[in-house]
Amino acid sequence: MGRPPCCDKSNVKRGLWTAAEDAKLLACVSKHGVGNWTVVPKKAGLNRCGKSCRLRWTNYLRPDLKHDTFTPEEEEHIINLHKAIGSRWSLIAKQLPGRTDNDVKNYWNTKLKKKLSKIGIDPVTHKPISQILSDYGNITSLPKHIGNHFGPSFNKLNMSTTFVPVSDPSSGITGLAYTNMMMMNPIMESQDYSSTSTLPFGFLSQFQAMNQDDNVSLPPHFSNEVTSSCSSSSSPPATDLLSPQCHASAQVVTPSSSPFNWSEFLLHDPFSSADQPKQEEVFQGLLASPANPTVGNGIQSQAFEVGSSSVINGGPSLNNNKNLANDQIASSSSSSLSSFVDTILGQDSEMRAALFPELLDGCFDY
DNA sequence: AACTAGAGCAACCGCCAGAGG
DNA sequence: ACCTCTGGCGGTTGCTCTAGT
Repeated sequence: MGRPPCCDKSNVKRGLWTAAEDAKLLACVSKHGVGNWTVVPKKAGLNRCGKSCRLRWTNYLRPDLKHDTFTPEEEEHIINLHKAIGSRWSLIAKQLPGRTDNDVKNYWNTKLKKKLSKIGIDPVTHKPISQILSDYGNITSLPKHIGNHFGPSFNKLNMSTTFVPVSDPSSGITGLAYTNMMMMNPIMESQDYSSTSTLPFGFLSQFQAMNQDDNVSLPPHFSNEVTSSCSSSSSPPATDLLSPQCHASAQVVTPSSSPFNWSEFLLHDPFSSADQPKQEEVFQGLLASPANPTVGNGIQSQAFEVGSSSVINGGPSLNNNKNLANDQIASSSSSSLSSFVDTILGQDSEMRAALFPELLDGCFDY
């Protein structure tokens, strides 16, 4: 049979750790090191599960941990990494010396998500909210039968309280703010970078090269899109992601001139399973890429330790890769911006009028 | 001063892949 | 070969603190 269980789970202490327990665990780890956590409680004289000891050590007692607040640089780095790889907290934390995945996760959930929401950026997709609504319109034949077509996930939203017009005095931006986008349809998890700017790891050039090599096809929706004016194939300065200029332009909705069918696009996935070795190759290349100007303060020198399977199989990475390519294409199509923007603004106004007529009196300055 | 709601955070839960017996 | 455990991870819960009324 298998190994014996590490502890009697019904008989171990749970809940907050006391200073005495911390001291015992510290003494034990400093004496024996971190190895087999199942024996740590016994050696330390703790009535705790080994798993609990490991967590306590990893998230709190480790001597290299920082316990102060996150710096603006760290904050920006988290946002960039989340945009690139999604909620892979352990990977993100590895790029932030002294921070744990739990720290980063908590900081994201309590601060950064709200911060992005407040300025009209969807913290899940990093897209402007208006663009998400536009995408929904394309999917669901909005605005004819809004309630019926959003599906069960979207219906969870309390639209009357979730979407509100806001005006951010610090940035001068107005638009729709919302909360709880996590509850929306999972399709939103397919991330789109076409309207935001800061991409770590030098993703863009590599994906551009890949797309040229493989003729990776993208839906016309994306090739028609115009990105924010602060987009760049090289990563902009740290503050750009949240800069007023970025937000103002990010508010520009970018629908295609012809209706785009998300269902068709999702079925036609250039990164289908057959391409997984390619994805792995590319992603590993990206992780090793020295061109990562957004990572400062010595962070970029750290190796990005990532198991290939965990990155490639499922999760947001597939969509990330795909949409990073979209970003590149979109970035290169910024000519005739003004007329396009006019068209966009017209369509966006129509959409809002249909969706939120009560908000028309609010200010929406683009 | 007492109560309430929300924010922040530590810890737990449950799942998964890999490894041990 | 099979079963079970470990270690790691992301998601969630619940406790504590604080600000507002």
